[in-house]
Amino acid sequence: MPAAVRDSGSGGFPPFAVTVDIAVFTIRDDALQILLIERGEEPFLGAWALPGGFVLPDEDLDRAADRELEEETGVRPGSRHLEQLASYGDPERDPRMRTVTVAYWAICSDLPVLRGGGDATRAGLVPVEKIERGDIRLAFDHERIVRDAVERTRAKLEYTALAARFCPPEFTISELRRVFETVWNTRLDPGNFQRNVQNRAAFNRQLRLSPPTGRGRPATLWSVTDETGLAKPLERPLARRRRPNPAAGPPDRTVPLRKPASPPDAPTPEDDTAE
Amino acid sequence: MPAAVRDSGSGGFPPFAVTVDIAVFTIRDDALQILLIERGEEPFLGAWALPGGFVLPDEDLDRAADRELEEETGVRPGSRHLEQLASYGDPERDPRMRTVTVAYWAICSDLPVLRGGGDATRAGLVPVEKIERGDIRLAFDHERIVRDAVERTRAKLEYTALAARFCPPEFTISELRRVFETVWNTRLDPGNFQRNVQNRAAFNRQLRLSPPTGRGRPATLWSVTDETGLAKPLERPLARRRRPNPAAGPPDRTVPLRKPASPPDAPTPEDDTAE
DNA sequence: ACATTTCTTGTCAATAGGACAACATAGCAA
DNA sequence: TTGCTATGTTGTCCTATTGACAAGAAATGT
Repeated sequence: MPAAVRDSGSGGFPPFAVTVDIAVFTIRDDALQILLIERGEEPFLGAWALPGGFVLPDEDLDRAADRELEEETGVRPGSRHLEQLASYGDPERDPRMRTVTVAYWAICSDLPVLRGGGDATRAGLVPVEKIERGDIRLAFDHERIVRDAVERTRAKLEYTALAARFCPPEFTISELRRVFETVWNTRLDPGNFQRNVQNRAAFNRQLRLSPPTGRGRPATLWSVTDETGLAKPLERPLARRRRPNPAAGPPDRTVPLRKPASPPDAPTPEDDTAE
Repeated sequence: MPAAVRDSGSGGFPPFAVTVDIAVFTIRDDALQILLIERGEEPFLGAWALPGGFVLPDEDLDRAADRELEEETGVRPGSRHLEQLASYGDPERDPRMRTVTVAYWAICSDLPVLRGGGDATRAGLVPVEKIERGDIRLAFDHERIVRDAVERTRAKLEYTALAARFCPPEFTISELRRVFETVWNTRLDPGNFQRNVQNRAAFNRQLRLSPPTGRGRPATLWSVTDETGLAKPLERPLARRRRPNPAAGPPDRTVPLRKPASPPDAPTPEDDTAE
């Protein structure tokens, strides 16, 4: 029976709609945030959803994700990381038709202007913590996708240099450490982290110093050694503590990082927008 | 423009055929081998391809992969590992129509009877080394999928207990070590590997001893602690050498492992079948 | 009995990582 | 100017892990 289906030739196959959905992460206000779009139509009218859309008839999957990310965020391809996550094809995932979505995830160091898709949809950044707590209801199976994407992001920080993608091209070790602390929701020893970064060939010490932040000693600027090999495995992973960390827990920040002011053109969805 | 496409409602989306393709790995004759199907029709008539087929209209992706694997191999779900790998959707990947395939990869400890899809197709095991060398030409973009699946398999051995999926439910540490050596194509120190397995909570020492193999001291049997958590990350990875191993290189085996005789019902494709 | 093979344990040095101290260098306040 | 505080940076100590390798244990074959 399935052999007959498989061999039915160019006609007679079950038609699917294929979409890409992208989980775009950034760090803002000392929190890991994800870009969401407010839906302007049924189903899930008014609910928040991942940016995405149909794959065009002559388009590769990667190119479709690239295009959607460009449309939604306008970030230049050089300053971000985008890779495939997984595909989701539950028959009930879209009540309108049979769809399969190829989910992608991305890291952006900064989201310039959050414009919607051009129509009435709004875009905004949401702390992933709200989604993990269930405070925000997402359309379709997007909560599942977001959870998988967050897990993938946390895992990839361990064995790649992708954490640097959350930072500007030149960054201090403290900024990089705060990326790990924010994404992993933990505390890292500054001295040990310093030693770790210095010992990885993936990171390069620069000569310049960071602009003074107003407090404390200025820091040396660092950059990644191989801009194109950020996603390749490190020679040795940066261990995430699995055993309970005595000094763990969410780091409390009293001082904002660089670029402290959020641009006013980035509306942030509040709790009342969901539900 | 794309917003209009995205919002076109239940009609008017570009129709895709969605398939699943599965890279099934096993170890036979001290080599990592993959299950392939000989195509019985155009395109790529006579070429080897991954087993797979269309996703049915009311079928989840995982279920489709499950069904195809069951049809092609007949292995019971308890003694294998199956998980999604990635999706491939190059517009030119199938000359007949626009397809997206959701690739899966699987580990089977033993493939009982290799039956084809029911029609004239044949099935067989091929050493992945032949594919990596380019000795065997695969249909569609299946060579790329196989390479990605092999890389995923090698990586997952590092930080999960999935290597045990290549073994029977109870195995000796030497058998497990030979799995690593075969998949990674390297040599591991028996003493150090022994210590590593003993120190991981994922593995359990059994009381019985292995049946004597004819040579050497009998070995203690081991099993996995959590049968369902094989794919979960180990508390500490089993490091694969990235630096050049002085004693590395393909291990030369003079003595076959357990179950040395291949069943005669498993035809093995030779070099002349390709090209 | 002895060699051979394989399993298993032990030893030693090198390295990596966590806890933590100490020093360096900035702004700021008295 | 002189602290004081905050942060960056280096160093120290201890422990755990790992690689290289030796040695013992338990089987078979000559």
